[in-house]
Amino acid sequence: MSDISDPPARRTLTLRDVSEASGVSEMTVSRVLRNRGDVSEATREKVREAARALGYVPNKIAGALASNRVNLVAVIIPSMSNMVFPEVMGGINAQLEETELQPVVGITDYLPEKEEKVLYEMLSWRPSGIIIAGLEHTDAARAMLQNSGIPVVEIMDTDGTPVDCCVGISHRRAGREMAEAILAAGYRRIGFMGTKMALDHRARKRYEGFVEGLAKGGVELADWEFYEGGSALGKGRELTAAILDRTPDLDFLYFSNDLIGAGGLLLAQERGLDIPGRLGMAGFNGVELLQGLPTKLATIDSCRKEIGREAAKMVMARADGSLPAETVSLTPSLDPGETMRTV
Amino acid sequence: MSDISDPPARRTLTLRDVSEASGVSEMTVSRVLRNRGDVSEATREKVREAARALGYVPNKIAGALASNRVNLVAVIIPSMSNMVFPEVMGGINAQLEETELQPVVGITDYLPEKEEKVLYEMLSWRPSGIIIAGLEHTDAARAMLQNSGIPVVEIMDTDGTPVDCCVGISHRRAGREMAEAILAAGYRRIGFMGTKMALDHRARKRYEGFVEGLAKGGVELADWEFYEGGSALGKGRELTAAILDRTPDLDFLYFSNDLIGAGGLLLAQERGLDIPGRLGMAGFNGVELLQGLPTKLATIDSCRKEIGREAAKMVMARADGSLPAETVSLTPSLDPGETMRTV
DNA sequence: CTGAAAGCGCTAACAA
DNA sequence: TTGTTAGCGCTTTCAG
Repeated sequence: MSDISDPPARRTLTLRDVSEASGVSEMTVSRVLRNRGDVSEATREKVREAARALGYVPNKIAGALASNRVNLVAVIIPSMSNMVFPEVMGGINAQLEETELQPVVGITDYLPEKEEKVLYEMLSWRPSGIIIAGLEHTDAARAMLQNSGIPVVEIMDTDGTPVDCCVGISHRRAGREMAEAILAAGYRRIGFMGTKMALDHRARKRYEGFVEGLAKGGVELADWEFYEGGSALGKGRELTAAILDRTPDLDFLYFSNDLIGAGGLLLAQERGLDIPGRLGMAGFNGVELLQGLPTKLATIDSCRKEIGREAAKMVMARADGSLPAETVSLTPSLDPGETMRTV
Repeated sequence: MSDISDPPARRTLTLRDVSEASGVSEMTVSRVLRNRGDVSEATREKVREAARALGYVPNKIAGALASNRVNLVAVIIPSMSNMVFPEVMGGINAQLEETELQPVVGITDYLPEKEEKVLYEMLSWRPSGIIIAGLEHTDAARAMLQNSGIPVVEIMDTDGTPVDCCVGISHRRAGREMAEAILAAGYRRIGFMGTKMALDHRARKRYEGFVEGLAKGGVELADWEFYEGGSALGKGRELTAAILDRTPDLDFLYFSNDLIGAGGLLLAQERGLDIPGRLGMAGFNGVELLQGLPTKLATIDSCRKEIGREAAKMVMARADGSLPAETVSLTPSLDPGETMRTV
């Protein structure tokens, strides 16, 4: 049985509570708490004191509904365990740091249907902008992006047609350039290792660009090996062991990313192969993590942090109308490391 | 001048638009779109068709305000570039996958004031629960957590007093166990390498537990080396070179994490040291990434994924009142790898 | 099974 | 400088 001295059921506090506690109108309390409009220092102090004493936390849901403003930027990426995307996030965060805007992340696991779902979910919170990885989306997703009426920035990839703005690198070109560099260094029996990439469009484009680059030099892939599941050093070892056993005369191995590349490199060194003389190797991404391995793997930088920063800038610029739709294609540099003969 | 045929200024669509397009009341449209209550299949179809045709995306802001329900779980972690936290996120995601709940991440960069700010920001969206790393928070942050009226789960660490629920491992004990194992294996001249950890409480606790474990065996740290900045292979090399040059008779190196440990291991091997005979080494975390290095580093697993999963479960259970406040301390296992003598 | 009315907590716009 | 009045777009509640 309820006693008269029972504490009232705990509600979360509202502006009204602060208003009553401070003897100031709700509107003015709202002004103080948002630093909007002119309020005398005296009332400011009263209000702040009351809010602090009560432990009032404003309700952004109500605020957003009333003001039609949401200081959230939706960021939709395939994965968080990929080393690449956390760094992109780092760039976005850094750029948004001094802003009102806050990133909110959604993960797609490289699945188009999941991307569509996550996008729908995010849009239903009416964010101020969207940063989304890749240029390939379902028709429904494209339609949502187009109709959202908010800035959309597609990132990572520039090989395709963006909905609105876009910043990234050309993976096709990165593949091609690596092929050209390899041929220029005199390698001819070339093997490729990468993911089964039906849904990883950027990996696919690098692969296509690579094959195309070789073809222009009159060379065909001598062997290849695809894998599924997390990219890691161990995978690289396995794949490399397999491909070298099958095709021992390969003189170059191109890996779809630095991590499996590093695994392959370690294996090749254990086998005592002369690198880069007898066998050259290269990866992709330019991940810093691996600085510190005995030998530095050749790679092409994927400009992750810069992409993040630039994307955040574009969202902001586009939001205040100071930017037309545009595509920014960054130019990654090839670092031959110590695993490619120099020309 | 505005022509009569100008398209109307684009508003985002509302329930009312769908209602008008389908000739069904707003209320019924709402029911259909949320699968609530009984609605005849005929009207269902009409409504869904209209919504799809218009490209209607519900406004969760309004929905949340009206229903006082937000299917968001705030996740507050120190960093995304640490390998550890993406894996925790993976666990949380996996567990929340089949639920209505969606995680929203906030990053603190290990800064207490930033944690406070991020928490405030998150709470203002009235999430259904909070998962937050660590047990150390500012007084204000603790107060907010306590007064939030929603499930709070503190994760990673169990050495301390949680606000509500808690799941993690005892880092102090992990440090102590490693010390005991090292002493049991007969090592005596022991060096430590880790971060300058004023704000990384878990690293500090491991260190303290380690020193304490040695002390119980009558051994003191022979040398130590602290660093700042990202943990990476390169850092591990540098530190290890420095400490070995300064104190060449060390017979064991304990690293604050696997990554710098791996760097140290590579360096020690290059120097031709006999491992684990002449020199033993160990890290912490049990990161999979490194499987594939020539030698497997001794480590203690930090149970990241399981922590994430368990935390998500606890939030849900706590939300429907089916769980009292509790602390779950997982028991990580020590893997001696190939860098510790076996007893 | 369907609809009408009232309000969620806040802020825009105006009035004093 | 401060207060008042209407909603924001949805869901709850209650009445058909």
